[in-house]
Amino acid sequence: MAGIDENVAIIGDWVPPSPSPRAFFSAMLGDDTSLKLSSIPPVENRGEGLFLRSEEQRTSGNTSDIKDVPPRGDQLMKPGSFSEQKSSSRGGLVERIAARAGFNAPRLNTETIRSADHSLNSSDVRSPYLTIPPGLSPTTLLDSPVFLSNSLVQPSPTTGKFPCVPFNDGRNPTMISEAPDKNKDNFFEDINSSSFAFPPVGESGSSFFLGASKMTCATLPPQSFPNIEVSIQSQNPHQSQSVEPVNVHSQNKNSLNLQADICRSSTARDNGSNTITTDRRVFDTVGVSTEHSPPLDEQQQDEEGDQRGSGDSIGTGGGSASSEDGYNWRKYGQKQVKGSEYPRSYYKCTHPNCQVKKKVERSHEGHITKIIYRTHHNHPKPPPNRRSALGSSNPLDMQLDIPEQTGSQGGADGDPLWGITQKGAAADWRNDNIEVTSSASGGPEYCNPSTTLPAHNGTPFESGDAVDASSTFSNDEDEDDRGTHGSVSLGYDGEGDESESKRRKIEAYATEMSGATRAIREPRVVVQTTSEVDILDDGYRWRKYGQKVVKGNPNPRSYYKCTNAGCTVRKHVERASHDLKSVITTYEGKHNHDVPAARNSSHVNSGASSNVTAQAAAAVVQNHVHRPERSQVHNSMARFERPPSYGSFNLTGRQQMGPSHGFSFGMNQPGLASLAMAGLGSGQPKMPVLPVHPYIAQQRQVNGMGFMLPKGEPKVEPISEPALNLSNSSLYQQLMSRMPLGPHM
DNA sequence: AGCCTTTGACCAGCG
DNA sequence: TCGCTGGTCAAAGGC
Repeated sequence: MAGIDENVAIIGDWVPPSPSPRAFFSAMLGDDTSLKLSSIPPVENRGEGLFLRSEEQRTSGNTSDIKDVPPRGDQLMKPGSFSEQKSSSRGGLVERIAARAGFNAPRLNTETIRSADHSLNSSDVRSPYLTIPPGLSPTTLLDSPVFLSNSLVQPSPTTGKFPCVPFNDGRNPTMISEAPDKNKDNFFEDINSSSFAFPPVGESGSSFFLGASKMTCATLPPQSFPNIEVSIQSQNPHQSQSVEPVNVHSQNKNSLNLQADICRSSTARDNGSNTITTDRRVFDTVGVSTEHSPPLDEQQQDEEGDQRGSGDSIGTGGGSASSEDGYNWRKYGQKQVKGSEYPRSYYKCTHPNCQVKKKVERSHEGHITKIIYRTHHNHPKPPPNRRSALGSSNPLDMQLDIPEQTGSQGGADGDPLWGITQKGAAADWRNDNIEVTSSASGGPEYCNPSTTLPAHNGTPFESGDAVDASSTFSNDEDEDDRGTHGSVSLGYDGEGDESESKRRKIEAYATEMSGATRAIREPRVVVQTTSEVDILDDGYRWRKYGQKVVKGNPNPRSYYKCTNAGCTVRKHVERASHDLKSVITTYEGKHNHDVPAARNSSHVNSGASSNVTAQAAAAVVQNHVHRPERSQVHNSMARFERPPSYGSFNLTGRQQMGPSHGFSFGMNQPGLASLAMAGLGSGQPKMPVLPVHPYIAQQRQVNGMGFMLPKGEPKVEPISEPALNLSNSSLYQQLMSRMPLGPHM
């Protein structure tokens, strides 16, 4: 806001302070030249030479052609770095973008672009960001004089600041092409000469993505690049593409591995009649921050979604636009952040195992001014027919949707905050394995699925495999914990061998393809307790996402989701209609983590509570059911609903140590799901009997623990294990180990 | 029925 | 310790 150039996106909160764009380019182009860029003519010269070199030049990796580029700048600007491919069919790209997308003059935010000094190699060098309007691919931006002007200092005509060009409302197709400057004409001639076909706005994001995804870095040898985080920024939801953060993954701090980008750079898919073969320059995001640019397709689709969405109608309200990038997002907050002109909305990917978040800033008119992604999706886009999945209908999308490498997430995840642990992020990106994975997601995922992605180790990395690979990284926390990525396995599925991986892949797709069947897929456990308090604090962290009065019960039902990353467990809690003191909690989902550590002292007893409640649950289970033969149960997987007279875990508790001591049912074990699947249901007389540790019995008498079984409550049948040091998880493990397990439990 | 958005409040990090 | 700030939570209502 104040004191901030309008042309510069404010992402300082995400990015460490860094040299201005001017400084950045100055360093890249040479100090003497940087200043010249402030004027159009120099822009042309530089832009032409640096950004608009012929494809041959770019692809050749030969930078000798770059004119007036000082050695240092040359190094930084080696082909692919900011080169631009010009294809024969690329004519009027910018115009087309403007025409089709109707976006306003894109703004390139280079707030944090820093010098390309060799010091960049230093591990602690912080990477600058390039904030690119969602409506433009880096290529476009780079090709665009706007980019030059904006990033290099000049007010942009597209931003309404260019003195020679009337500000365009964002819908004028000629907005950019009308740049009066002769140099620009030349500039666009170059652009026009290139082959780039933009699909109609209505086309799938993949198409768009393709166009934007092709980068020229393919032929670039590993080299040092300035770390640049390219995020998105657009002023108009109509902008068609999304962010195309180009990520040049560095092998290490001293070099960048561009192999991952090869795919991107070479990405050129034939999407029906729409073949986009534009090149894209690669920016390095290594070490910039933990927030990795979203996959190209995602980003592009995001933009496209916005565009396709409702345009201005999107407005600031609603998050529809946010969900139109092909992924489903849940808005969980909005904030007016300092230094930002517009409110910032926070979104989370609604996919169970996906930790992707994004921050979107929209103008009051609904124009997206900035989009910043965190990590990558570790799952394919949901089918377009899904509720909010407005992603491309292009079948290629699914192909392209190679799950984003989540390994990179680890970097981000290492820190709960956005883009804080840049070191971790950098490490992730530098990691060889991650490199490959990242390629599959952060970069190569943009590639044609059929494209073989060169792994860093030289092993061809097939996109198809990328899915598996990514699936192995689905658990962010695991990633975080591991700190590495090559061998991260799913936290909930044990070993990640190939078959397993494929299986998960299939499941993932099945999940995606049948969201409506989740209720069927996921087991359900109904727990009823007679307590003064709801079953909220069961040791796990829940986020209430809704409340509803359902039929048959005047009492509202609250819906909760486990907040643990990757955990799909949900529950809803409601008072029993017949007994206001009875709280019915229905758990649903698969439980893949332990009870989180207490957040604060007030939660110190959470674990105990969980223990107690879990134990109670176990006790209840035992009390209300008898143990069926394992095989028996195994074959009778069925939805577990609260039976009218039995089958529910009926506990009579008493208010104990505060609100958190109602009835808790730890769900940290996958096996718990089996509890629900164990043929328990209103129509099923049998329930599994859980052997309960003696400790549970003790709990009956431990009022202090906040749990007390009512008189006549379940008898506890001691289990063989004598160990008493049960943690909530251990207890569950015991319980679950004795529960009939489904194939995946 | 389930999930979403809205929006004020809360929390934690930081200076 | 306090205030600021960004990020998240969560109640309520809408789709």
